[in-house]
Amino acid sequence: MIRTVVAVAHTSFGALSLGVATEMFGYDRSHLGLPRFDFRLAGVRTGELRSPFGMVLKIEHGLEALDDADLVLIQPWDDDTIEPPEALIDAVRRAHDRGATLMSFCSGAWVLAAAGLLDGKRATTHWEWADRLAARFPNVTVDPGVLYVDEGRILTGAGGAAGVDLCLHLFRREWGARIANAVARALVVPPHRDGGQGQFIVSPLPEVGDSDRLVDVLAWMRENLHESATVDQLAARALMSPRSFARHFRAATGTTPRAWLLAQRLQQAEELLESGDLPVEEVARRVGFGTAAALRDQFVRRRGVPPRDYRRAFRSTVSPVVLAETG
DNA sequence: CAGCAACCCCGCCAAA
DNA sequence: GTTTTGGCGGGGTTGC
Repeated sequence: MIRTVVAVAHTSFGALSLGVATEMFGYDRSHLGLPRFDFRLAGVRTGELRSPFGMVLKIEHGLEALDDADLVLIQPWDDDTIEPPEALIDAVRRAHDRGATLMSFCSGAWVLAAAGLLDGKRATTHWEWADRLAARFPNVTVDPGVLYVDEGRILTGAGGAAGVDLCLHLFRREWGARIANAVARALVVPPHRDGGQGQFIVSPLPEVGDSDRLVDVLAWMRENLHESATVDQLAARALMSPRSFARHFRAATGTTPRAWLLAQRLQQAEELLESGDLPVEEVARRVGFGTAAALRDQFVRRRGVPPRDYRRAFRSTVSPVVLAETG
């Protein structure tokens, strides 16, 4: 149960990460089905923090605020030549021992690592920090090529806008795909970027011009998930050789045709499971799995639970308002 | 749940 | 010289 959320800023603050935190947990989005969070901003000490651009942040809560937090948002750490203060490390460890969930943005992973909470775990951080983090904390498996890593009660996000993806992932995990999608729609961002998607996406939106062919095929794929088109067929549809299609596809989406299709299928399956009473067999058929077993297999692998459990967990919590697709 | 056939994907390389 | 293309090999994954 996540109700009390505390963001921890350090010796400076980044407007983007802090903005993501306030946007996601500060505003009342109970009309979308989220709980109303008790959101607070804490610091190592109270008082003023300055960003490099003249913004001034007034910190009203000290680290004691972490002691009743269900979710702690670790803001980026500023300087890898400075060790996080003992008081901060203690507070973070206490929160973890108490059962709170900890989430780091960008270089905030440094604080979690310094507290020893990432030992033996996978984690990510901003790609510019990945080498330093891995060198300083050899017990941490640093993966700079993903948007976020979910280790249960500890989640680490990559840099910059990946904080958005991390939060949407948490919403999806805790409250289901429909609510996460509704929040994404409210923020006018794409509903779901898979955690494993690389940070180095050359061009998120394919450039116009000669890749129109690819754009058309992507649209077709999205609308025809139930068609089990092979890469060869898709390439033919795009008027390219399979090899070139694969390359253009990766440049445009950051992933491969099969992985992309699978992610889309699972996402759509989630929505059908949450919002309808269709038998799992029928859900599988509609989103392009030949058999329910195939859907179940992938569902367990990527989401950790079988479709039936997923449906049981999320269907009852959804408020039926809100989600008119015209939104 | 294992096994298998089909398919995918990426590095490599030569050609355009 | 640089960039793009497309065919190939074969290790990996998926579907049934």
